[in-house]
Amino acid sequence: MMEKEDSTMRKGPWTEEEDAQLVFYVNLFGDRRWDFIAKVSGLKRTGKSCRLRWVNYLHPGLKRGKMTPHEERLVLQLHSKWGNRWSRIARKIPGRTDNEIKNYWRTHMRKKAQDQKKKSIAQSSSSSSSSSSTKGPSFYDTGGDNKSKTGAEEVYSMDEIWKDIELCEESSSFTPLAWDFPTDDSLWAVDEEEPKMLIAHQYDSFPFDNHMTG
DNA sequence: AATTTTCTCAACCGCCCTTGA
DNA sequence: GTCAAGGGCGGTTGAGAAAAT
Repeated sequence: MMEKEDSTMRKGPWTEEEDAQLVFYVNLFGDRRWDFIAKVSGLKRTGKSCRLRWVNYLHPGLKRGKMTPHEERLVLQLHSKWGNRWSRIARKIPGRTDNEIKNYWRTHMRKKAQDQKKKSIAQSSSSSSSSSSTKGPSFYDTGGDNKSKTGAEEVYSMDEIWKDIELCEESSSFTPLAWDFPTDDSLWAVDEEEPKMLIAHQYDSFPFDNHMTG
């Protein structure tokens, strides 16, 4: 918490040298003691910054490039279960980071919301029974505080998007399950220790409990 | 071809949780 | 039991790239 963040601390994009230096020291000391690594490496970065760089960019298990359709469906499915619990979702998708999934969600769900909005406008213009516009939570968040900034998302409720998605999935033999993935890398290993009671508490009837806990 | 708008994604911020003294 | 430090997470920002006009 009280990291030495004096004026000499660097911010902004990482250089190749910094990356190489960080990789070297993480290989040396492991990817846990970030504050320590930040200090001994000589990088003028905070421990947090080092950790973020490693987790989101330098970790060898990371996949690069576009999400596969399988992964996309997985994100949708898991988000419908867990909401904006990005790190938890990421743990179920090997090689993808919470940041990546978060960004994906923002951009692609915004698009989806806009498409849906267009659809609903087209429909409501023919039959004046508008239903969703101007109410409901932000497209971006199924549960948290609604802090949407852009305009488009303010007019289409997330609930309705999900209804649509569910309809699509029902009609298209949808079977991607996170636990089908091999969890090859420790970073992406399923958090089996995930407190079952907590899940049960948060989601009264969690349908995948058997799978989740072995 | 130039300008404007939109999209993408790396990185930061602030809060909360965990851990250890 | 308390407190401080470190780590983790979700939300947000901003620069550069791509697309549209």
